[in-house]
Amino acid sequence: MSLTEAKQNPDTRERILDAAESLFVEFGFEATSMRQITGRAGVNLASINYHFGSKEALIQEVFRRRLTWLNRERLNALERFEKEAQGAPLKPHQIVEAFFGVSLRMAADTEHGGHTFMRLLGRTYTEPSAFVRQFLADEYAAVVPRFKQALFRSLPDVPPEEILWRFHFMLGAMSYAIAGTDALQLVAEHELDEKDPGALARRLMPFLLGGLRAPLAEASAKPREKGPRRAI
Amino acid sequence: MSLTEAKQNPDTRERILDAAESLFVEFGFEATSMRQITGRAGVNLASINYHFGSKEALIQEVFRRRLTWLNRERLNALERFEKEAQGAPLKPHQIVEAFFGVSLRMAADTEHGGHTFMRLLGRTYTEPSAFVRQFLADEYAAVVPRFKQALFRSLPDVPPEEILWRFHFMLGAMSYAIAGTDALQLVAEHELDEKDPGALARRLMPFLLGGLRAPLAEASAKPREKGPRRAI
DNA sequence: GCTCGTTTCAAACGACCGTTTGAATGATAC
DNA sequence: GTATCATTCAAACGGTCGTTTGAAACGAGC
Repeated sequence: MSLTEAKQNPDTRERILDAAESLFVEFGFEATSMRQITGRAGVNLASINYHFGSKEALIQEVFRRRLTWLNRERLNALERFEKEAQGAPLKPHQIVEAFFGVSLRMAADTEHGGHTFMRLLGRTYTEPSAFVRQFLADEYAAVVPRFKQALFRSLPDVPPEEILWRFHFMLGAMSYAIAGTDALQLVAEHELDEKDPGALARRLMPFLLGGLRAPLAEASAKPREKGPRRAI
Repeated sequence: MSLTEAKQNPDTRERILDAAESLFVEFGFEATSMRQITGRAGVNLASINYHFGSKEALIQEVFRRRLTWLNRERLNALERFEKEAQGAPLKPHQIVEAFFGVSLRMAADTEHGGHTFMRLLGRTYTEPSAFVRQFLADEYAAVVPRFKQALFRSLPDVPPEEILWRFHFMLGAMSYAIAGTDALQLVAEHELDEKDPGALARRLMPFLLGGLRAPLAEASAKPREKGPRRAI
């Protein structure tokens, strides 16, 4: 030991996961090599395969370690509202708050990597890789049906199919809002207040609710001019 | 020649572009190898470097060939509305129609690869790779300011900053709606009408407009219960 | 001290990557 | 025919990938 005092190991696993998470956001799964990860983590190349088994397993663990908590938190929030409502249908804004509010609060946490992870998660919804998609589907299996049911009860006059589409649209808007800071630069050169982490939530939630509760399109052709009146 | 009658070459370049486009959607840029591309295109491995120079240049050409047309079409639609309005501010739904309607019509075209391309484009907004992002920024440089100005004029009571955010949200919702058929399966097991290519536009446009024209959040904390009333 | 199970290490493995090369092929003009 | 040009081809290039290996270093129990 003598000279190298840095050799005590806080937790190799955690350091690998943190390094991988940030590199995946930066370069994507495929473009990030195991040598980059171990390099940033300051550990030996072989330790990834030793601790996780393979790169693929590492990717899954990067997600699992945060996603399990995130989804439980979402369910907790929903159940809290449901207990409050005593059997009555929830308000749409409560359901949106339970699902997206939790995500946005995690995305606002820049201290413990929550922001990094949410960027990664948002990008991953469109990830081509089959095993990542399968993994996400499994992780969401317990959450999505609960929120679907809550939305169906909350909006009894909207066809369930329409609700699913709009849930999908909301997911997209949020994912991009978090993941696509790069795409945002495309729209606004430099004028936005990205500093405040809570700003995103304050801006996104009204948008999501406005979209979710928008009037339905006529069944026939595309809506002609003189659409339904709206404030603002 | 004799036996191999298939050797006549319609257009090697186009076949490479088509093969690359579909493979990029399927596996992503990094995970798609040049051997896969030339294999699907039925051409020699070296022909990519011969015709395009490099893999990177091929990726850019895949985008340029469709994106240039798409953005010109968006501008044309906007200018058509502006001519109609004779100097008056456009209606929000006209601006949304000009920008997103064109995209959605392209996405509805499954015959000539428009659908494939729009899936690819949507995914690429969150693409980490630096050169792809730079390329997109250049391609959109002529379009985005025009639509920003139109929106500012159309919604004079909404702070410009807020409009930019909502434009970004709309972009996200559309991109996911097109790119993330996979993510949609996550929400709806099998119940959606994915067959009809026009269905997406009919469902998405009201959502976008609802979000764009949603009431602003209070300036202070997060909106408390009893949010602004809304139909449906 | 020694032993045993866990973790780290440097080095190498075969496979695949994007790219380059130089010869073969095709079409066109003379 | 020959010469000229663009295109295609099979083969190879150096480099990087994820993974494996076997030895070294470590810590805990005795």
